Amino acid sequence: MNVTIKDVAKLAKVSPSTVSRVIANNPRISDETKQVVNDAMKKLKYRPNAIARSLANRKTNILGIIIPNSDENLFKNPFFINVLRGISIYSQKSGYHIMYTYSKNEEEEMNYLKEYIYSNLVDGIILLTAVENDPLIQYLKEEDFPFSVIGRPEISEGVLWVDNDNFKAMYDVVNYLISKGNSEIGFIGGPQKFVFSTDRLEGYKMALGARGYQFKNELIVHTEGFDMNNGYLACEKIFESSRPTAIATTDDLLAFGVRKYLDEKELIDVKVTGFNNIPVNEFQKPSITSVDINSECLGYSAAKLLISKLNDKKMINNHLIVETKLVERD
Amino acid sequence: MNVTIKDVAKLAKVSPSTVSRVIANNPRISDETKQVVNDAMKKLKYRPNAIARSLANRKTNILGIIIPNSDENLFKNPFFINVLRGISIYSQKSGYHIMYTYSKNEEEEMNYLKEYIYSNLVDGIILLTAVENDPLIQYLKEEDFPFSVIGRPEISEGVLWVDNDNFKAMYDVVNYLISKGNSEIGFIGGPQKFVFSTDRLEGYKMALGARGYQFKNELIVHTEGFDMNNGYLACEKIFESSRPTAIATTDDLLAFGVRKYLDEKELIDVKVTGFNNIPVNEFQKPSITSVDINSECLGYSAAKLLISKLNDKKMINNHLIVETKLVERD
DNA sequence: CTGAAAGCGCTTACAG
DNA sequence: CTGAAAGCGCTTACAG
Repeated sequence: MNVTIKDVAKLAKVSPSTVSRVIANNPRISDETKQVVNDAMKKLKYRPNAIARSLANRKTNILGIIIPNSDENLFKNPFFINVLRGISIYSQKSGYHIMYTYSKNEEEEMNYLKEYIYSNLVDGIILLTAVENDPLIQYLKEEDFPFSVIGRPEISEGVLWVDNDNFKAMYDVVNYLISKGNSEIGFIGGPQKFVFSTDRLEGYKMALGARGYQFKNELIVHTEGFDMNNGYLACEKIFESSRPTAIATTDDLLAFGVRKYLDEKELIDVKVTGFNNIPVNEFQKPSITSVDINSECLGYSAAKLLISKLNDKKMINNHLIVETKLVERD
Repeated sequence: MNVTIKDVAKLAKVSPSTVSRVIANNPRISDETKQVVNDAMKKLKYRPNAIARSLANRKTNILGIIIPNSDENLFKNPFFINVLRGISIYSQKSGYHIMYTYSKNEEEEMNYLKEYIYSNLVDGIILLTAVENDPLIQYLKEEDFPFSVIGRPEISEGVLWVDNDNFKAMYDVVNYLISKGNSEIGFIGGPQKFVFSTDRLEGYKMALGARGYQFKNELIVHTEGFDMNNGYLACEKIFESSRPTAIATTDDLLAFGVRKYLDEKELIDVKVTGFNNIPVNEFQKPSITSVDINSECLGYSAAKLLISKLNDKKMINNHLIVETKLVERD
């Protein structure tokens, strides 16, 4: 049997209520009794039962993470592990536990969301992506359940979100490529359902426009996913009709695929850029210029926003923008 | 207010006990009442409160994962995300939720372990690595708290564990390298505190021995971590004194570092092998031969063992061996 | 400053 | 086959 608050009360010769108040550090308890109770707790190695507390408090101090439905490949994208780490670091610091759920498809995703909400297991939910017309976001809003999102939602009113400035990040990339003498620049983006895909595409178009170049549809390809093969195929498609001197992609793994294509066809001079700045970029030949999106900070901030809300903290903004950094390489 | 079992009872005109029995699918309840109660639950959109159930049942159906203390780099190793996925898939299938905890150092790691145990939050714990003289394993054994480990523990008696046959896997790698005409083969392993590091080293030595070669200490280096830089430096060290024609590493990221060194020094003919078979291997030049350790299956199996135990299933073995596969490349 | 009592939302042994 | 009651281990409004 585990030791309970009653055992402590007995040993300390006080009531369970008093023990409870000592645990909660209630200021109305005298220092004396605090001492006695604390001693008793130590002696008995007492640890409060989290479940019982949760039931009485009607809050669990648990956050739920919905890992998006997707092919294996998305899940394997290093982005996620970094986000999970960031979430974990802030949450732990604030006394929250984290639960995650991996979904195979959108239906499962929604089911897990509902389970989280209605089982009273979690106090709040963090979504790891925002897609077009996101059904999860809609549902959470309707239910008025606390949540935050990584990725700017289409309709951001009343939702807590954190994101990079994806428009600006891609704008900078393209600007950089132009400054290196490229004007024919291909764009390979992930699935359009992700809001950031569109944002990055806009950045691409605007950067070209600002220098007086018109974007060309045949230089723009959206892939079905984020793995290397997608990048390879997209690149192939572009070169069927065009001869860009540089390709801007929205993901390092896409960039790897592009590189593979370029190497095979010996298109040595074509520059390629990625996004996320995963460590292996540095070890590629040539090494790959990429945008560091600081995924850990995205996770950290998403947890921060959500927990602030749960604790009724005043917030200036309903969102946080995480800085990106263009890491130039070969 | 959320709807509770009482609301359902009222609507169905039965007692809360009966509703509870319907939820638990107790066979003694008549089909009629089952019907009525189920209808009432649907009408009210009733969902049992997981916390209250946990308290009454004295089990939470939550598993806790301790992500090992380590530098960022270990955590970023794709191994972990795959393991997390495997754990998640089996657990969800079996009605378990998953909680994880990220620790910065061994002390924090132990604290989180204790918190998991004593807070009654989780029914069991999964450890993601086994190290020499593992304090977590010892503690869990002493407390007789249910757990499973990924990685064979030094003392495996009475502990549930799952692992690859690391000895055999490395044996096969070295054998393969020998068959390709190499006899001077370097070994770059991760930190020796990991049991698998030692196992793989043994496989290396035995494979050499079986072909009549004596291993040489100057060809063996253990790194401090698993990132590319560690691989680079280890390789440098080996080449200070020797001229191996192949290097067997215990991690793909180490292999990348080795490749970088070899490229810089234009040691073109030296073969390099890795472990884990992460997707980018295929896109390296030359592509990297690696051992697929099936990390997802490791996670899946660890969850399976633990959950079997929690459900008092009879088990034939206290461990599971997950097959590896040597993926030969350039 | 402290205690007795009720309550959080379930489960289950006991009785019928 | 079903219900009333006690219990899981906490918290907290109320009373003193």
